[in-house]
Amino acid sequence: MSVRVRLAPSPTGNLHIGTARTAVFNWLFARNQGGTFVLRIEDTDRDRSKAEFTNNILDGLTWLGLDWDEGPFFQSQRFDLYDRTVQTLLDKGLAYRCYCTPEELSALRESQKAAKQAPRYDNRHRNLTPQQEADFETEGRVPVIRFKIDDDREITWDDMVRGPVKWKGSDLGGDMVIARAAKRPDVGQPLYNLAVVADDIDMDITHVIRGEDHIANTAKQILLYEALGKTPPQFAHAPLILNQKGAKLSKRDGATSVSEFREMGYTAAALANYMALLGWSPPDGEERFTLSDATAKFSFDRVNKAGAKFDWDKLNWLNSQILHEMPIDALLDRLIPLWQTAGYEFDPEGDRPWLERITATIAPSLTLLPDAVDMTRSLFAIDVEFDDKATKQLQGEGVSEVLEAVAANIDNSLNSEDEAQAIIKAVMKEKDVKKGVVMKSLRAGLTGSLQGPDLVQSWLVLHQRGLDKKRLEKAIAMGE
RNA sequence: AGUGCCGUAGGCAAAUUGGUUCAAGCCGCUAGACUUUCAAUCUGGUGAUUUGCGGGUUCGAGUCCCGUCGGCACUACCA
Repeated sequence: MSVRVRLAPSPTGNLHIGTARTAVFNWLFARNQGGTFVLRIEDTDRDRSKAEFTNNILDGLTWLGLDWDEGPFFQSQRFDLYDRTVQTLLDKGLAYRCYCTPEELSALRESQKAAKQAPRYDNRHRNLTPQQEADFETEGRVPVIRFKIDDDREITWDDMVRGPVKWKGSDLGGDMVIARAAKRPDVGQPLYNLAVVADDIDMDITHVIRGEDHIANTAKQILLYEALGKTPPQFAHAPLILNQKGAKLSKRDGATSVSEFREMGYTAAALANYMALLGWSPPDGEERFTLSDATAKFSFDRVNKAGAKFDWDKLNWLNSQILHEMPIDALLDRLIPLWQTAGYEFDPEGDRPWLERITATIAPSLTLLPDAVDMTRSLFAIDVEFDDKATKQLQGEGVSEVLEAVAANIDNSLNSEDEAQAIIKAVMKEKDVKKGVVMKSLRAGLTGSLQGPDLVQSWLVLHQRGLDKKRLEKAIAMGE
């Protein structure tokens, strides 16, 4: 049977980094096995599910290059299946109606907590007589449906990441609710564990790959498979993503959703690469790769059991590497919208060659895409502002003369690095000054700052817009 | 409270899956080179007194067992 995996996010928030990492593992495994990757949106909780989140999830996956083969399917459109499944369980006597009120249940939990016991349902309504049920109903109580979980059951499976896993029925918290309250004969809205199993069976899922936080659910779900007479799929539980302190990653840790990373200026390639590294290591030790490169090397043998701490430094490094190696053309396409947002004036079409020159100049210095905004500010500006250090430099002795000499040498043919260097050399000779003096003064006069991207390139960029002479004139005035 | 998992340098993490006295590599940090500067890049350095701690099994343990401490996760009419 061919491999079929699924990603089953619930649209109660933006695409979470943890979900995205799960998606990466599912995708890698599916592609490695020549299998099918199914996308299923788990929106059975109608109050919390929102269309905007679904869109965010779909966009995020697409952006990361995690294409799915089937779906997206929506659980909210599949209630018939779940109803039938619940009814089957009821008919088989493996599930029953429980009339406990929420108050009763929370009181039970409170008392257990007070007695320092693990919270669990005590199965008190498992064997109600028809008369008792009728009495509850006349009382106005509306029942949920619970699936029986025997305390002495032992559940085992061979996890692709953790090896053999054993679980006791008694540690599953008692009979579990599989459908929300509803008046009989209705069965109510299905709950997570039931819907998952019904769908995974219906969609012929062969491998369930998800986060470690689902491990207890797996035990429950295996019981459901059994009750429905089906063979459970293979399971793989990936380690959680932790923050620097070792706790589950949360909003306080900077960013938790893929869209936030995207807005911060990370590339999809870097984020995808980094997520694959969170809990998995390639056999050849090569840490930089594209997702498609990794498909051939991926296996759950090399997925770690320990949680993976999120390392911003490494993500940043990965992002800078990808930006440095990106073709100028492609990089420029990403920079244009950022520059436009910043209010820089240029013609994206007509100024293309000029923009490419700017891009090439700053490319080696980028870590995040938006870094390009600050770095190019003085290149786009019509006027130049001199900061304190630049001002001081310009007021230094002989600086004005040097700049005047440079300005005098600038002609319209200045178009290459060699020509610019030639001018610099000529001025050095003419004024008998060191190269450093010329360069430093030129930098101050041209860009208004003492540091920034390559000066000669910057100069050429400014020259193409006819800005160099004007700026030098202003700089010379500063020194007088 | 119970159950489960994890614990290798500041971070990620490798170790033919018990086998030799080098416990990889990457990030970070750091020095130098290059450069007008910052960054990038290149070269070198820094890192575990040894694998949380204490026992045990074994000819031999980071790798197995027991205990202990610590961290995390899960125990919803959320997913």
